[in-house]
Amino acid sequence: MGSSKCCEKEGLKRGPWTAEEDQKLTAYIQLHGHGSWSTLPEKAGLKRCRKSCRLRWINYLRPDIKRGKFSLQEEQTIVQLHAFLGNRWSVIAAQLPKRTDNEIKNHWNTHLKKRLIKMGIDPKTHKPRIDALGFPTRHGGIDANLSHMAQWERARLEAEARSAGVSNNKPAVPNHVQPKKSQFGCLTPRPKCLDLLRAWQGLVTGMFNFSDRDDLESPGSISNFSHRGFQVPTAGINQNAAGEGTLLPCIATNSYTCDELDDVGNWKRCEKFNQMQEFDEALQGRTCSTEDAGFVDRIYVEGNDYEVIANFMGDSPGTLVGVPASYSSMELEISNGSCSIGCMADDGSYWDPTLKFMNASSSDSSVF
DNA sequence: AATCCGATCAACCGCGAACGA
DNA sequence: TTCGTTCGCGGTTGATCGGAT
Repeated sequence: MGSSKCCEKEGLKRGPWTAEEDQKLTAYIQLHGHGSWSTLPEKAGLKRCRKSCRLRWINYLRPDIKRGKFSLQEEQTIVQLHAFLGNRWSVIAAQLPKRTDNEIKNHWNTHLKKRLIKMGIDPKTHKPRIDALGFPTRHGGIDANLSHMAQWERARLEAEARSAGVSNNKPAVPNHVQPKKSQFGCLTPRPKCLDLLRAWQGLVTGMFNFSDRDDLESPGSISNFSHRGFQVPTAGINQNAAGEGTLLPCIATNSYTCDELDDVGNWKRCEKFNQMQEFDEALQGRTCSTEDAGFVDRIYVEGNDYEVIANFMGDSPGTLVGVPASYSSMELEISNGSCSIGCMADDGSYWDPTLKFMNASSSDSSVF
C-alpha cells in the first residue's frame, strides 16, 4: 500500500482498521462532528493520521453510504457521466446517492471499464475502438450498433464543444455539474449532462441489459436496444413570424419540430433531436416519466440563456418550461407521481417556471 | 493439499486547490 | 502577495480472497 510517509514518522498505525478503532472514530464524530481532521485523531484517541481517519470515515464508516452491488441504473449513470466528466470521481459520486468516489472508482476500474473494452469501446473516449488498420474493432454482430453509438458520441462531443464555445467565460464543465446546496439544504436534482446523455441512455441500456433479466454479470447483446422502451425527454418549440422561439407544452414523445429552426446557434438542442430521428422507427412505446423531470438542456433564444426543464404533473405528459440560467439553484420535488419545480436566484428571489411559462404563453411574448 | 494467479477493494500517497495569517 | 496549513481528489499499492491447476 505504498511507502510509508506521514503515519510512520510519528509512529502512527497504518493498514486495516480494527473494530475498536472504527468504534472510536464513529463515536467521536457522532458526538463532536469531525471538525478539523488534523486534530481529530488525538482527540478521538486514535493512533492514526488525519488522512487515514478521514478516508475511513468517508469511505466506510459514514452512516449514509450504501455498500454492495451496483444497480443497473447506477452503472448506467456512471458510464454516462464518465463519458462527460472523465475520471472526476467525486463529481460522479455526487450524482449517485450513498456511493463514495472510491467505491465508484474501484467499480469502474474492475468492472465497467473492462465491460466497455469487451464491447469494443474505448473506456477513455467512449468511442468505438479502432484497430491498427484503422477499422473499427469487430465484436460479434454489433458493428451496426457501434456506428450508431459513434454517431451519438459525435453528437455528444459536438454538444460538449458547443457548450464550451458559446460562452468563453464558462467552464467546459459547467459549475452546476457540481452538486449545489440550495437554500432548502437539498442537492440540486442532477446535472444537465445527465440529460444530454439521456438521449443515448437507450444504447447504454442495451449495452447493460441482458435478455430478460437484470443480472449484470454476463455481458449480452446490444442489438436488442431498438425493441426496448426508450424514454426521451423532448422539446416542442414554435416560431412566430418574427422568428422568435416560443416553448410549447410538450408531450413527452418525440416531436421533432426542429428542422425549420434557425441555423445561427439558437436552440442547439434540436440538432441532437434531429439525429435522434434516425432511431425513430426503432423506438417504440416512448414515454416520459417523472424520472425525466429536471434539467433537459441549456438553450439560447434571442441572446438569452435559459435552462429547459421537463416538468411533470401527476401522470400527465410533461411540459417544458424555461428558467433563466442565472437561476442556478433548483428545487425539484417528486411525490406521488407529481413533480414541482422551483428555482432560487442568487439574490434569493424565487422563480416558478410553470407560472412564468403560462403567463408567457398567454401573452405571446418571446419564449416565455 | 499446495501453489499460483487474477480479481477485488480498502487504504495510502502525491499533488493541487482553498484558505487564513 | 507570499507562505504555511489543511483539505480533498485521483492514482496507485498491496492484502486478501477465490478459482484454477
